[in-house]
This record gives sequence, C-alpha cells and structure tokens, in this order.
Amino acid sequence: MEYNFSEIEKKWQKNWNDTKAYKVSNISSKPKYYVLDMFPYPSGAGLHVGHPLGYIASDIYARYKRLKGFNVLHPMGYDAFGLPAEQYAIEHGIHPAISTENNIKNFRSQLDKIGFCFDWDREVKTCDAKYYKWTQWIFLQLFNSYFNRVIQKAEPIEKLIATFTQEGNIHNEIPDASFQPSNSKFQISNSKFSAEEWNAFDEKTQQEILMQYRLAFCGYGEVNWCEALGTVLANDEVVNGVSERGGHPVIKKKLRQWYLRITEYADRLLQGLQTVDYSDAMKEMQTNWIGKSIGAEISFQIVKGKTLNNSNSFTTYHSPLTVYTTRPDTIFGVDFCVLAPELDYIMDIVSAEQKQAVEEYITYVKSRSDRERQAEKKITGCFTGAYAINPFNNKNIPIYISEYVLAGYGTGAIMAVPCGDERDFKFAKHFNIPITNIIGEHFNGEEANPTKDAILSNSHFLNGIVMKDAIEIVVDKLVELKIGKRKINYKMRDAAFSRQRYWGEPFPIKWKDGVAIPLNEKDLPLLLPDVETYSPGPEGEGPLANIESWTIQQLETNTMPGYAGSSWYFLRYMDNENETEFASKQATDYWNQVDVYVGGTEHAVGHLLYSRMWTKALYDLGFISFDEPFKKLVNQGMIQGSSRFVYRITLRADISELNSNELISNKFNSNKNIFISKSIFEKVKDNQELANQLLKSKFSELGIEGFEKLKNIEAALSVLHVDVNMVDGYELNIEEFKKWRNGEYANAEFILEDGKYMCGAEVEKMSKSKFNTVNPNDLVEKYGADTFRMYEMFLGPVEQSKPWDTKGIEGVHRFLKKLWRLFFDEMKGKVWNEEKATDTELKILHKAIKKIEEDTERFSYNTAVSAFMVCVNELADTKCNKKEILEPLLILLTPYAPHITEELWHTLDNVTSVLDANYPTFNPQYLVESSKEYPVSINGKLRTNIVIALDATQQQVEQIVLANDIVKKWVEDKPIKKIIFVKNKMINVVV
RNA sequence: GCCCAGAUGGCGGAAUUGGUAGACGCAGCAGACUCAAAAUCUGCCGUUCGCAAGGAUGUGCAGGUUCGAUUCCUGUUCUGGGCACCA
Repeated sequence: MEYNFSEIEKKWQKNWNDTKAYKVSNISSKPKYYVLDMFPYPSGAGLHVGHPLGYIASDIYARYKRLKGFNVLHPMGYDAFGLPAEQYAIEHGIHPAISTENNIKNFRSQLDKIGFCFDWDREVKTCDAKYYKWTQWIFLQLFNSYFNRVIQKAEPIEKLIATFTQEGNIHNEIPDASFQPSNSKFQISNSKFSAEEWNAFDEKTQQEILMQYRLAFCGYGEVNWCEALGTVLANDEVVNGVSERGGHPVIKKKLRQWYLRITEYADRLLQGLQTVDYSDAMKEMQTNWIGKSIGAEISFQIVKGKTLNNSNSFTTYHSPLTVYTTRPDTIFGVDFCVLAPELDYIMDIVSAEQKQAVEEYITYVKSRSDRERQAEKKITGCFTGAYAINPFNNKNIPIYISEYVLAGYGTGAIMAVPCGDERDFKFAKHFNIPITNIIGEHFNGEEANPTKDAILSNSHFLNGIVMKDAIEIVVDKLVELKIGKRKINYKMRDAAFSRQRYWGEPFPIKWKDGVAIPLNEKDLPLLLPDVETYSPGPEGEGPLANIESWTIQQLETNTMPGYAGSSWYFLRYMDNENETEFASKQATDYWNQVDVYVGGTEHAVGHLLYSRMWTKALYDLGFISFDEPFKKLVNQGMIQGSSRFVYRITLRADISELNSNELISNKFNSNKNIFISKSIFEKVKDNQELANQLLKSKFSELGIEGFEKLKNIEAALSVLHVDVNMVDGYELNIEEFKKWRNGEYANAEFILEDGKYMCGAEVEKMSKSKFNTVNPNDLVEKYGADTFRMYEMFLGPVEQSKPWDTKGIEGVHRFLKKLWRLFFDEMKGKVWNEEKATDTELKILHKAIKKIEEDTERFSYNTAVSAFMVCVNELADTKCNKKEILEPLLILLTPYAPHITEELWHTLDNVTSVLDANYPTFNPQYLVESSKEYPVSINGKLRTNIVIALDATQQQVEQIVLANDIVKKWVEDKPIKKIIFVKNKMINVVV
C-alpha cells in the first residue's frame, strides 16, 4: 500500500466539507482564539505560490490552537473593490462585479485544493451590498462624530453642537487654525467664537464649521490629474511624472475630497502600540509615520520684495511668515527661510524682478510628485525677493521657495539653519548664502552638524548656553513676546478617503446648497448603480457623475477607497449574516480582538493604521469593547520569483549590396532567433569581436549563404525572460520552449554548452510579466497539498522574504513517503504494531514534541519541519513502527499535513477526526542526560571534545581537562591564566 | 532622499540568552539493490595546505568590545519592503 496523496486528499477534503468540520460557533465552552489573514484582493492573475505562504502559516496555527483545545475562528473573504477590476472594465467593457466574481471563484478553487481550515460560511466580500451597507453605516457614524480633545475620545456631533450653543468653541478649538467660513459676513478671529456668535451664524456657516470637526469630513486636496486622459491617476499609474498609460503629462490638481480625521487619533495610535504585540520594526514604522515632534511655531514679519514702480521702498506684508521648527535654539543661526512652492501667498510677496522665475519654478514643482521632491539630490529653488525679519535681532533673512519643503507638513515653511542641518547647508552652498556659525568648533564649514550638545555662540541672549537647554528658553521667550508658541506636530496627515472612481462604496451623502446631508440609516445600503461607461465624469469627477438619475438626486459622486471595506472586515467575520447590526455586541464581545494577524509588511502604515483608527472610533462610540483590533501581528515575507533568462543573438548588418531576391531566399529573417547558452553569453557579452565570430560560424553551420556579402556585421545581444516552468533548475527544456507563445520560437536555433541550454537567473518580484510565477495547483497536483504546505514552510522563516525554487520540494515529499513507510511497507503491507515503546523511542518522540511545540508557538515552521524530518529519520533508523510513538507524532503533524495524518490516524483504528485530537504533552523525564560531550577550546580555538558528567564541579572539570593529552599538547608549558567553564555549554582554557 | 528589514557553503536555510558555524533539505559525487530504470538505502560534500594524522582560513565589507562574536557596538556596501490614490 503506497502513499496515494491525491486520493487521500480528495477523500478527506470531501469528508471535512460534508461534516462541516471547520464550522465555528459563536457559542462555546472552550476559550476562543481568532486567527486572521490579511484580506486578499482577488486579482485576475489568480494565486501564485507567494500568496498562500501566510495562509498556510495561519492555517497551521489555527489547527494547532484547535488541537490545544480552543474554539478557533479562522475566516477568509475578499477585499473586492479596487482599481484593477475597474481598469479591466474600461478596457474590456465587462462589469467589475462580473470580473470580480469570476476572479473570486478562481481564487476559491485554488485555495480549496491546499486544504485550509477556513469556515467558509463566514465569507465576506466588500463589494456585496450586504457588506458595504455597514461600511456606509460606519462612515455615517464617523461623519456624525467629532474628536473631543479634552477627553481624547470621539463623541456624537450633537454633543458638540450643544456645547457650541452654550459656550461657543472655547474648549474645542478648530483643528485647522486657518479656517474661515466662506460667508465673509461671519469671520472668526483667533479660531474662536462665542455661543452668541455661533447662534448668529447661518445654517450653512454652522455646517461649514461642523465639517471642520467631523471625523469623516470634506475638504480640498491635490490629486494627480491627467488632462489627456481626463482622469485622476493613482500614484503607481504615474511614472516619472507622466501617465503610465500613454505617457501623458500629469499635474497636481485640487479637488474636493473626503478625509478621515486620523490626525486626531495620532496620540492614541502611538499609545496603543504599547499594548499590542507587533514587531519592533513595525511599531517603529508606525511611530515614524505618525511622526510626532515637539517644537515651536515662530512668526517672522515679511518684507515684501521690491516692486518696479516703487523700487526703493520695501513694504511689510500684512501677515507674518510662520515656520515650524523642532530646534528653536538655533534661531540665531537662521540664514534664510524656505517656503513650499504651493503656498498661496508667495505671489503676494514676490518681487517684480523675481516674479517670472518664481512662476516658472512653481510650474516645474507642479509636475513633481512628493516622492520625487524628497528624493531629489539636485538642489533647486528660487529666491522670492522678499525677506523675513528675525524677531530677535531684526536680521533680514532672504525667503526662498524650494521643492524640498512640503506644504503638507508643519506650516509649509521652514527657517533654515545651514550650520546645523545638512539639507539647509547644501542649499546655502548652492545659492551662495553666507552661513552663520552658532556652534563654534562643532561646525567645520565642510558639513552641517545637527548636534544638540554644542554651546551656543553668535546667539545674543543664548550665548554660552548648551543647545538642548536653550530650546525651552527660546520657547518661553517666544510666548512672552507673543511671536510664537509651543507646538506639537505630526508628520501624519488626514487620510484621503475618496476616489474619483466607479468600483467602490458610494458615499451615503447628498449635497444641498453646498452642504453635505447624510442619508438616513434606514436608507442604507445606497446601492452602486450601473453605469454605461467606466470613463471619468466631467471636471475630474468619478463615473457616477455621468449618471443623471444619480446627479439629479445630488448624491455624492465620489466613491470610497479600497481601504474602507478592509478597515473593519475582521468585525464582520464574527457575525457576517447579521442584518440589523454590523456585528452583534455579543459576537464582538466573545471573539474580541484578533489574537494573531498574519500579513505582509507592505500594510505597515496604510491598512493597519486605518483599521486601528476605525476600531478606536467604534470603541469610543460604544459599539465594541476593545480599542485595538489586532493583538499580535505576524509579518510574512514575500516570496520572490526566480526568473530565468535566455540570451538571443541577432545579426545587424548593412544589407544594401544584397539584391532583394537574395534577401527573400536567404534565411536571415526566418532564422533570426538564435539563442546562446549562459556561459557562452558570458564570454561574448563584452567582446564584440567574439560575438561576431560566433554568429558567423553559426550561420555557416546552418548553411546560410551570402554572409560574406554583408558589410558591417554586428552581433546584437538581448536578454529575454523565459517561463520558469519550462526550465529544470537552469536547464531549458528546448522542446517546450519551441512550443511557447504559440510557437514564436519554433524555428529557433541554439548554441549549447555540454549539449544543454543553460539559462541565466535572477531574483525578482513574482509577476506574470516576468514569467516567473508558479501556480500552487500545479504543485498540489504533482506532490499533494500536504507536501506543498510543508515545503512552503520549509523554505525559510515565515517573516523573511525568499526566492521560490521548486526544486527542493522533492525532499519534503520524500519525508512524507518515509513517514508513510513507518506504517505500511510496500511488500509486507501493514507494519505498524502495538508493542511497548523503548526509552530510546520515547526520547525521540519527546524531543520532537518539545521542539515542534516550541517552534509552532513562535511561528518557526521551517525548523519545525526539520524536526519532523529528524524524528522520522531516527524512527526509521531504529525501525520503530509502534503505535505508541506514531500516534502522538501524527497529532503533532496534523496542523502541517492534515490529510495524510487524518488518513493514518484512521488507519490506527481511530473513529473521530484527528482535527480534534488532544495535543501530546511533553514529558521532560525522557530527555534527562547524565553527561555531556564538552567542546574544549584553547584560547578560543576548538581543539577537542571531552565527555564530562553534568554534575561535575569547576575543580573536577579543570582536572579532567588539564589531564587530557590534546589539551596538554596545545598548552605545552605556557602558564594557564584561566579556565572558563560554562555548565552544559563549553570549556575554554586561556594560556 | 527618508523610514524599516536582510546579507551564512553550489542553492534554501540552522545555530532560540555572546559559547562546537553549516542542523534539515536540495543539488553534486561515490557505492549498494536491479537485466535496466524508477523507488529505496549507505557514504562523502565550505575553501585551502596535506598521502594521512592534522593545520590554516571562513557568516557582505572595514574596524571595535570580549577568554570567546553569525550573535553586541561604530562605520560602510549591496538587496528587498514602504513613503500617503496598487492592494
């Protein structure tokens, strides 16, 4: 009886399905455990071997926890709204709902073959109206809430309105300090208004003000606008400043956008990190993203640039230049100021001489993405002709604009201190701005020194003070002189929450006279209507703007972004059929936080921060009773593709002296595909002469005539991706290659090495376009799901990225066959027996239990797989076929290879499923040792091993070691300084 | 440019807290079984010197701390992920 994996896997998958083996109840006496995978987007390309890595990891953990006696929730669903389906619809006219549904079917059938323990009854799809009804509902909660800064918590907006009518906004300052109502009749001074003022505002003004507080709010923001395509582009649709499709210019354009006021949660998001089990790197990335910094805002009076008709006098601009700085101590080292080029008032302060240059520079910056602006090494900028006055010494400071200052951070203006900041230093050098040294010898004139420990000089009242002490002194002074204030800043910006696209959740919002009116909750879901075309609407609006029945109702034409549905899906799994609530309180109280969340670091700051914010908001509003969604995060690495290359050599020559008959009859064209093997390519790639010779001899070998008539022969080399699936290791399967791409290379010629065509290789991202994707189903077909699962885990640590190589899968398959042979012999049939196990056999088993349990617990699956191999190897060596040993081993292996273990489990006369067996308990008594073979080093170099009893004392050890011949040889008669003895580890003799 | 991570044999990786570098597997080499192949089993397998015994050397690179460093520190190179509208 041999290991027939395909039959076994089919059988048990059907059985588990029929018996609803993975159905999970919300009511159980067992402790709960929630294992979640990051929401997949069902892409049209289907699964490749990289996708299931995390799913297998979480599946193993879920199954392990179940064996450990937990009620385990392990659901799966689809983040089904998204750009690719819409793009596909634009190109093929197929409704995204249809293509998405097809993709999901394909995804599901691929997943099913791998044998996951998902409870499919809990499946959710974000594009399903039953689901997005609740996404819209949560949006309304956010819209109808504000963040009370006093208690650091979201509250219903009614409460804020009530406060306004009684006390104005004395205790609730407007988050955006520069806000003014559009109706100039109602101006707000100092961001403050009284109850009387509030009550006097008209309805529209009141709504405008409330919008400044709502957690989901409307504002204006810049988007990538492509005039030629008439549409807004995603960042990754823009390459080098032009659209990826068509290469049209892309500029920044301001459009009305929805936002989530995540900045209000900045501090809570930071604090929450202390309560969750994420990697330090992950916490650091989120912390840096939030980017909290403590500093000060300082106001400088602006002296406007000269105007032509009034060339001698400077005038003071009506409002000051406010900069944000974390280093107010360097105030006397400010040699210039830099503004973000998009600030409105630049054109008000620019001098006539500089006007044109500034305008040109602003146009240039408009075509640049934030990323490009920050990554740019070349220093660019433009003087405005205006000056800022240093409030402490009245020094005139030139004002520049430059792309390295971003409008979105701080005030969009900086005070530049070249002696202390590298970018400022380079800028000063570039524009020949004199540098003031305020840190004495700490500044060498060659590079900036960002120290905080220098003693200040050239700094008036700060002279002689250490920089870090000066910070507070300056801030106090700023406050005293009313020219600045203490300020905490966050790098994080409010989250843009709308897209000018079709395939997303519609906003439950109507517009009336410029006021956003939320739909009534009972009118949800607001269904996504069908459209004729998926092309954009007028003025950069989304496709919904093309539907008259939509616009006539004055419904919002933007749709929600991809992360709307994925910000709360983990809650819906808890109670996915609920039609009256997003999830019942009973369900969310029972399942509570996700205990283990498995996914890639690519979601480090996007998805994870958004879902953390949504959770906090829902918590604040009393809908759930926990304010962090994910207790523990496990980051899986990416599986990279291992691409294979072939090398083509083509002829370039002057054929003018050939007549056309010759051209047709000769075989230059039909034989243009000549491929040379890797090592030959390596030889000729930098040697044109050799390449030409190679080509010439190949042509004469092929009997192609007329070669000698050609002039200026030149061999051209090109490197082409070739499908990894037709390469065995590095050797190309030439027959398959000839059939590839509808026989494009059917007539190809090859120059081989040792009779083989060897390919080049490189590790790249796994993607269809690189022909390096491997379909998991092909491997499941060939080796079975159990082998595939274990091999994915055996590749390396879950959290590490690694290239895929199918070759090694044989080893894991052999392991399972070897396990099988412990139960069944090809000749003899059943070999397992019920004899009593020996101490040696128990030791093998318990060593495995200890190692595998520990490794599974810490997601070190690759070493666990090794431990299984070691165990089975040792059992085979000792010819152990005893049920007493094999049965617990099967349970250990169940999370990793559920099919084979279920089959063998039943072979051992069990009638219930192995899925609910009891995990074996480790007994340390079987592993007790009395002595150890100690490695003995002399001066840190290993020289010998000596077996010594474990209870030996330092003196006994020293005696034994010094009596050893090899030790004596190395010690010779040098004096012994010290003997280091670490019990159960090693011995080192220092001479 | 900024933030984060990684780098160990021909390859994937192991070494969990500073203590025998290379577990386990792949590939390769030699052998057993076989008419043969497959399957299976046994042995070898970082580099280098040596017939061997045994030595030297070796964890991206350059330094440092330590009796002892793949592990800690400083600097540096390269690769991967993210940088706010891919998901």
